[in-house]
Amino acid sequence: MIVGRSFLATFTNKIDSKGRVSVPAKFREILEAQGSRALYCRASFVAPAIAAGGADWMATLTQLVEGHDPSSEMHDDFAYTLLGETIELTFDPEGRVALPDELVAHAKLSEAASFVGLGGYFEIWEPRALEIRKIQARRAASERRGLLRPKIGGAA
Amino acid sequence: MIVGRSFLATFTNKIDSKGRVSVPAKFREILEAQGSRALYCRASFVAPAIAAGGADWMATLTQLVEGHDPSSEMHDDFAYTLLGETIELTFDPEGRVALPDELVAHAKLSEAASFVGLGGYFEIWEPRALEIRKIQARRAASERRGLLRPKIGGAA
DNA sequence: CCATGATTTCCCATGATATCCCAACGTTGC
DNA sequence: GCAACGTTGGGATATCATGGGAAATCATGG
Repeated sequence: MIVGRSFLATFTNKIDSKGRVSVPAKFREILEAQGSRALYCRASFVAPAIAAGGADWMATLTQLVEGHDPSSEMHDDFAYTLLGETIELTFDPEGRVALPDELVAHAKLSEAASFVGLGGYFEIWEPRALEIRKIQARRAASERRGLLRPKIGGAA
Repeated sequence: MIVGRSFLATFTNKIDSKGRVSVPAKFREILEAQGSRALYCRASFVAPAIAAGGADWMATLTQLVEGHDPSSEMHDDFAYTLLGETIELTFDPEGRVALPDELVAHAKLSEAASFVGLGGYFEIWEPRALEIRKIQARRAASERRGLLRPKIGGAA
């Protein structure tokens, strides 16, 4: 369950020649509210995107690891994946972060990056790839609009 | 639950002709925050790797030993293994340590070493061996993606 | 107790990288 | 139009990883 404010909407910013991007101010606000001076990032398992979040999100990752018996195989698998492959990025005074090459490659980023809020975390996409993904998601969601109607006002 | 900052991400550094490696600055920061001027190391039980940590990690090892009745066999077994086979390495002014031959042999290190953060401690691997282990870990974690999906971004 | 060789520790130099700082510009709202 | 804010750009600065020589330390045998 998401407690504080959640990451919403999509923002697109440029990536400069040094590999820096401004994290949207709206997102930075939420991160600061979590008391995290840093941004935690990892390659998405399923999408050509970077999953990112603040201290709260990192805490859930940590809990997933610690929720298993330390001597179990599953604990180690989660640890190598969720801890060993998640990096901590720090902000410059202007609110930018420098994305490491591996993550840039995974998300196929070049000139710009789109930040899409997904509640407790957000993702960083190549803008065009995100557009395509959104169109697909919209269509799929609309086919299931019956699931939304009873709960969401004016749905579908 | 981990209290202070935890070891995250993976860094790969060279081993020079004198057997020295730079411990990643991010990791050294955490060690210093623990007030440990030294690095504690031991051969991993399950992997061809070196397990390492700071004062906090060493404290947990010590507690494992002291948690048993001093007259019990278990106490001695733990003591010989956890205390008797853990060594204390000191940093040179540039933040490097010299890995002893036994540990180098155990982890089959040669030109470079990868430091993978695992929360309260980290491991030192032969870079290629770690890559293989990570791929396996990712696959295993992904098969249990049901555990991840609701919480992590782009999970599984 | 000293001499010796081997090892370790320190110190400095060097690129490469990352970080900071300052400035400019477009938007938005007053 | 002006002020505040967020984004963008680029030069200056600091930090980090790395390599190698010099000095100090240690273990050993005489």
